[in-house]
Amino acid sequence: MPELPEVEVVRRGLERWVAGRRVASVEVRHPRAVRRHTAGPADFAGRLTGRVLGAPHRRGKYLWLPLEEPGAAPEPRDASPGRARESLLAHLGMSGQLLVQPHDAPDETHLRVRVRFADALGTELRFVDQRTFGGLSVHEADPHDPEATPSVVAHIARDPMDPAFDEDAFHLALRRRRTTLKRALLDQSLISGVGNIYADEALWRVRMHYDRPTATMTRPRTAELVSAVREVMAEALAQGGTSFDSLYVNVNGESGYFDRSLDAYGRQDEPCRRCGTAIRRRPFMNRSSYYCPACQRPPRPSVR
DNA sequence: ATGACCACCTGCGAGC
DNA sequence: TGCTCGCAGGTGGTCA
Repeated sequence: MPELPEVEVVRRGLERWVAGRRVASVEVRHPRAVRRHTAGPADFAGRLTGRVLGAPHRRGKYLWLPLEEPGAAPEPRDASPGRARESLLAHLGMSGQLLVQPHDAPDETHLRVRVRFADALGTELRFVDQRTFGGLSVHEADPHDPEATPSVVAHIARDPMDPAFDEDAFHLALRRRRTTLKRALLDQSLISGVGNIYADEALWRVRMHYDRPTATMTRPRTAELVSAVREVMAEALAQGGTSFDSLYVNVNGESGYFDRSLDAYGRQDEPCRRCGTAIRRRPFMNRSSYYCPACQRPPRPSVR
């Protein structure tokens, strides 16, 4: 369940149902699901076993849970310098799910990793992923970082819901780049958390064409765009995210219903909710862009 | 250094 | 019925 709102729904589920629990055992049922853990599945399981999962954090579409020492107070403020902290990192890819399931729930077809806990709550954490583009891994983090951000997340920009998101820097990056608006929105090193759905939705809201050169953006237009991204994501989050099918669910297996509120994505040939013109679908980077040809005028060819 | 493409997977619906 | 094709909420590595 890929974009920021869907990942945030999962983060909140983990915070409620998983944080503070001690890992009793880890079963890796498909090594590909743990491929980003370069030391291998056995090392992955070994690093988790006996540790307490801390409060989950998220940046863009990545989420992670700091690993606390057995018996240690969560997030100790006097972490001894030099002693690296570790976090369990998760990315859901295109089809990943993190589910909290009763022990006796039948194994899902694409169950990849199972985490059992040393408590009597009767539930376990499962990573289920049909296409295995997502995965889990354990990484070291800066011992002074209270969020224990894994070092491999460093290249991911702050997301627009993050108070530390720097709109000015984002605008300057757009001006500097020789690319187009939607490519930039999907570039997780410029702004994170935006995927194909919310890029199209935000562009529709501000009536901008996906192929507009980023260098033509003015400060007010960038501000408008970022606001639209924030608004569409906040609305989606309030509805539990977007799901067209059972692949995109929260930790309890429930779907969000923002798909009913989509204005552009997936609405090929349906009338634009603003002007009635048929929404168009165009191939774009091996996927699709949906837009209103009347509201979102293509950039003038002379502009470069 | 920056930008564009393609591979990595599995499953589903449409069309023949 | 069953095949092939196109398509799917993402992200790297690689090439120019």
